Amino acid sequence: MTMPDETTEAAWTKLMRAQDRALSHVEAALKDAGFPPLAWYDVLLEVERAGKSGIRAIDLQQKLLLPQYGISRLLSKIEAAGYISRQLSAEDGRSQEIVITATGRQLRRRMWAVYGPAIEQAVGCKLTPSERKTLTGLLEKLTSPPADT
Amino acid sequence: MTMPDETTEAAWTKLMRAQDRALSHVEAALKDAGFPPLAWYDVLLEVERAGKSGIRAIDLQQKLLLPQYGISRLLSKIEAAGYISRQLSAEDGRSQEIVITATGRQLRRRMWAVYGPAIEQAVGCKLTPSERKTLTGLLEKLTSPPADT
DNA sequence: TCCAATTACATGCATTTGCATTTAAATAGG
DNA sequence: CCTATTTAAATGCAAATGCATGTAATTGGA
Repeated sequence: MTMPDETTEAAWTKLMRAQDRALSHVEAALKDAGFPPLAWYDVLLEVERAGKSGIRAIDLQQKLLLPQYGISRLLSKIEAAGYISRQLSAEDGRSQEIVITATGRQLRRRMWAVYGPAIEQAVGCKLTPSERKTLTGLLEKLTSPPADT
Repeated sequence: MTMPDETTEAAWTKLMRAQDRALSHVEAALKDAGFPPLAWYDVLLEVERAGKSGIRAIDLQQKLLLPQYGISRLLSKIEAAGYISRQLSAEDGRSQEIVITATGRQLRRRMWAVYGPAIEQAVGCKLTPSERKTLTGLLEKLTSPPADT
């Protein structure tokens, strides 16, 4: 019920602005290079990491913090584009095992060639290594479970 | 062209996650309380600050970092709801002076009673005052003009 | 003064998102 | 074994968003 003081307001505002700037920069870089949105990269990375056995949609959902229908539709598009394949799970008939294709792996690698430098521009070169560590630590604290009510 | 190191990747990732968490928390708090989205608050605050003389749509656009059509439509909705009024500018026939209404002021105040505590929960109580200042300073650096190309 | 370029804002159309619901499979309880 | 509940995923529909373009007013030359 307490109201935020000025330092809290300032941190909140800067957090919103800084993230917006950084994300816009990265999304624009990908788009300019003719690539799909960042969300595709995130999916491809997780699916690639999952390896041959694949990963279930619901596990992706939790890793990527997207709503269920968001993942469902995102996977449809990426599959239609040929970068992943969905195969029914043998163990659970409701699930699907998502696996990356060869062109999917290739796309992820090519996207990284744009994504990586974009992160470097948006975040890396603005801070010293020790500042980056401090920032990461502070942001980590923010991500801790929310105090309820 | 350089690739980000681990500290940069970590800072990038945490920035995306922390902002998403904090924003989701605040938006949910507003929605739960039956209020319109945060963007309405931002508009009302700026318009209220502009006072009797009002503020032009394009100036709002720059303060809020929204696309031109976004502001245009947002203002239409807020006006339809009776919280602002748009009046043609005397000096420039293309512009409009946007002014807050009495109920608009009231709505902003009532929203703050939810928004404020939500910020406090999402940011304030997770960090000490000195941590908040450090965070704000680091985020400020990130917002500096992007290194081109 | 006249016309081209620019500026402020609105909007049609396609895509995306959010929400609620549906389908189908697995699990739990009797 | 049979039904009720839960879980994984898909989807219809309405609202929001992005993009390109349109309209009208202003500015800036020649």
